[in-house]
Amino acid sequence: MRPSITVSVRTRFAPSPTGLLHVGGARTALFCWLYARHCGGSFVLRIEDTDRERSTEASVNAILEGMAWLGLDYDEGPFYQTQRMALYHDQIERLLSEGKAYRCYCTRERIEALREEQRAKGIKPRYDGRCRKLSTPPPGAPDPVVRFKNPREGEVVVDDLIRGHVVFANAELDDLIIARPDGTPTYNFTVVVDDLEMRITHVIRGDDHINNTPRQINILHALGGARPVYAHVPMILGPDGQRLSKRHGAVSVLQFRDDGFLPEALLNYLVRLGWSHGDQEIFSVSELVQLFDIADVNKAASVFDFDKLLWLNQHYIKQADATRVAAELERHMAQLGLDVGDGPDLSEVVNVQRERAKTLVEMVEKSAFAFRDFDDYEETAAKKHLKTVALEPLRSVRESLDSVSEWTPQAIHQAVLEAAESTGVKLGKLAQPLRVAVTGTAVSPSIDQTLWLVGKSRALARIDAAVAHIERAAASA
RNA sequence: GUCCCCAUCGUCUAGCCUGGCCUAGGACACCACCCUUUCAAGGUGGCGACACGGGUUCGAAUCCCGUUGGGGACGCCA
Repeated sequence: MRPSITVSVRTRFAPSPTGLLHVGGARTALFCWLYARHCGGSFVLRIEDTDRERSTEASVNAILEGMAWLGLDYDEGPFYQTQRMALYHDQIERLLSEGKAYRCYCTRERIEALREEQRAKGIKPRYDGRCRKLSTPPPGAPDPVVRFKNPREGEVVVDDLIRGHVVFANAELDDLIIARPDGTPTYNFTVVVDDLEMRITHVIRGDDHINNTPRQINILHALGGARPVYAHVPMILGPDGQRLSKRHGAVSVLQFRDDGFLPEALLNYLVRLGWSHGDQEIFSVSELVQLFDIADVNKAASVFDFDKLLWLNQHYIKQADATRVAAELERHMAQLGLDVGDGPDLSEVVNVQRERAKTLVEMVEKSAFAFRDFDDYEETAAKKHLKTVALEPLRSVRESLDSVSEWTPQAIHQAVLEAAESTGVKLGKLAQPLRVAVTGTAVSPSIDQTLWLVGKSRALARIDAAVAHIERAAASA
């Protein structure tokens, strides 16, 4: 008996470094990564930077940083296509010498005019193959491009893991350019050479590439390679049903980080866009690795729902380890100009605020009162709560708070309760003025926790200030 | 225009392959109520969809055809 050879799965993510890592690309990368991990295979990262005009190092870094933040680690790469030029040249020469590709001397002007004409006639713009049978270059011709000799008849059948059975007529295709006049190869060619050379078994990529697939398969055959399995992932759209772009707001993965999202929340959100496992909404990464299968991905495009992402983010903020969230919080503290050393321990802030914030940025904003004094009371809050009736309760609570020796939420709670009792007001009548006094606003965590975060000396000083504020207002009235 | 693809609540989706268990389930959002020292969080309930039209069938969200709508591709970009 022959031992069965198990070919291990190899997937790749192949972004072009012409911009940021946006959520669409990130989801594609996630699917590639998950599938490789699920199958115990390898995940390869390849940077498609053959367009030197538009590729930038900054984009490469943004992609790498984005993937690192999401935890999408790769087993091989990053490989840069610009460093593999010799490989492409060899293959182009080979196709040329085997008569599977040819030099084309048509000018851009002619091609453009041709396209124009075809469009006017209502047919698909395609190269007409004029140089296909040329044996010698026409006199005075410009440097030629190299075109692939695409089959004119027959069809290409793709059994896509997501789309199913898709058929393309070769007659719909044309002889695409695989090398520019300067010899540099183009996308459709480098992809095929690389996927072949890197022994990629599963090409998982965006839906916008489905029409490139038959061309690539034809090139692949010409090169004598074996086909990988294809899976075309549907697009992510904006709320208006149009392809997601900057004008829809945050689309860059790193922007989400800066806006206070946890990577696990983005990951969880992204994976549920087009994929599901029954009614389950919350998935840990290890669960995903176990459950994910590319064949379970939907065919239809989906709309990015920011609200659901917010919900997931809060879910993860609520259940994450406080010290870990605290560490993440630091960067946002700095961003808002708050001094971490000038207030309570950040993990205490997390514990108090995690049910009140959908993002880390929001959490920091809502906790600013614990790190620095505010300039003014919020007008409506002061008008409503800092009135003469509050004077007595505030003085009373100041006194009982002053006598608290151990500044804990429990002790503070007791002190506030006592003050309310001794002045004969309901807790609400005391808590709200106190809240405004201490935070400047009518909204904050429970009053004992709020006071606790503020700290004793600051709290007392702020109550004094509020009392003075009320007295001043009464005197001028 | 040509080719390719898609179509279940506002949104993400389950169900579709292998018709009956679907008077279509879950989640986000929204609304109401409960809890409550504010805001949240939590709890309970509500609103809300098989794009349309034809078939096939005893029976269709599920299979077939068409229509409509949407997306993608048609680069010396990737």
